[in-house]
Amino acid sequence: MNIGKAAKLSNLTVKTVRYYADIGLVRPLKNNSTGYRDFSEDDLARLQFVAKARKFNFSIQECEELLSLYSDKNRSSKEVKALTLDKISEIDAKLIELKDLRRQLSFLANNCKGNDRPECPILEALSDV
Amino acid sequence: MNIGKAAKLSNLTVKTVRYYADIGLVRPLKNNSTGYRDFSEDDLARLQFVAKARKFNFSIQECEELLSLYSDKNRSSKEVKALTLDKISEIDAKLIELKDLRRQLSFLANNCKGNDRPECPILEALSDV
DNA sequence: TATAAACTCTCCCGTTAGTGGAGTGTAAAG
DNA sequence: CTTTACACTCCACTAACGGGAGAGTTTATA
Repeated sequence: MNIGKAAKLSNLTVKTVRYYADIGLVRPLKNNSTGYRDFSEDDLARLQFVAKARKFNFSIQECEELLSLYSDKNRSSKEVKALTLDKISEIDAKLIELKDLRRQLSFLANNCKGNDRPECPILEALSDV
Repeated sequence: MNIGKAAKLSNLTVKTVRYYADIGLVRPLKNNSTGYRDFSEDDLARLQFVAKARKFNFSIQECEELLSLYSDKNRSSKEVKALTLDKISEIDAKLIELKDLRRQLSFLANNCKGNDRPECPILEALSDV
C-alpha cells in the first residue's frame, strides 16, 4: 500500500511514516519507476506497534528494542517486563520532579498578590541567589 | 568578569553562558583586542535569574518575558503571577498525562509474568490495534 | 482526452536548549 | 620561556518530527 494509506491505518502522519522509513524502523519496498514506497502488511503492523508504544512514552530506540523482542518468538517476557518497569521508574522520577516544581511554584504564586503593584515575591525568589 | 567566573557564579556551564550571550539573553561587552566577553554585575544577575527560572521549568522565551518584567520597575505583579499560574497549569496537564501513562504501564507489567516464556501481555497490548 | 486535484517524491530548514569537539589565540603561573 | 588554564569561533549533533519548495505520478472529472 502507499504511504498515505499506511499513515491513515496507523494513525501517524505521512511525514512521520516517511521518517520512520528513513531511519529504518520499517523497510517498505520501493517502486523503481515511481519511487513510491510500498508498505506490506508487516510494515503496517510495525507502524501500528510503534504508534502505540510512542504513546506509552517509549522512545524510538526503545520501540526498536520492543519490536525486535516482538518479532523474536523465543524472547522471554522477562525482557519486555524489564523495559516496561524501567519506563515506569522513569515516569516516577519525572512525577516527583514535577510535583516538587508545582509545590514551589504554588507557594510563590500564593504569596504574590497579583495586583497592579510592582512588588512580586515570584521575581524576588528568582533573583534571589 | 570573564566567562568562566560568570559561569561559576551562576551555576551554569561556560558553553551555556556563551549560548545565552549568542541568543542575546545577556549582552556582555567584548574586548576588541582579545575577543573575550566581559560580563557586568547586571549580566551576572540576569544569568543567575535565568539559571533559577530554568530550574522552575520556564522556557528560554518565558525567561525573557520574566526578565523584562523583572527590569521593568512599573510592572504589575499580576503579569508575573499569570505567567506562573500558566506554568502550573502546564505542569498539572503533564502530571495527569504521566499518571495515566503510569497506570496503564503498571497494569500491563502486573499482568506480565516476566519469566522465560514468550507469552507477554505487554507486547500483545502494543500489537493490538 | 485534457486537465485539475490529490498524492507522492526528495531536499533543506527550523524547532529546544544546549553539548561536544576541532583548531586557534590569550593569560597566568612556574 | 614554556606549560597550563582559559578563551574564542565554527561546525556538527541531539529527538522526533513539521513546514514548505519544486517536481513527478495517479486518479477523477469535464
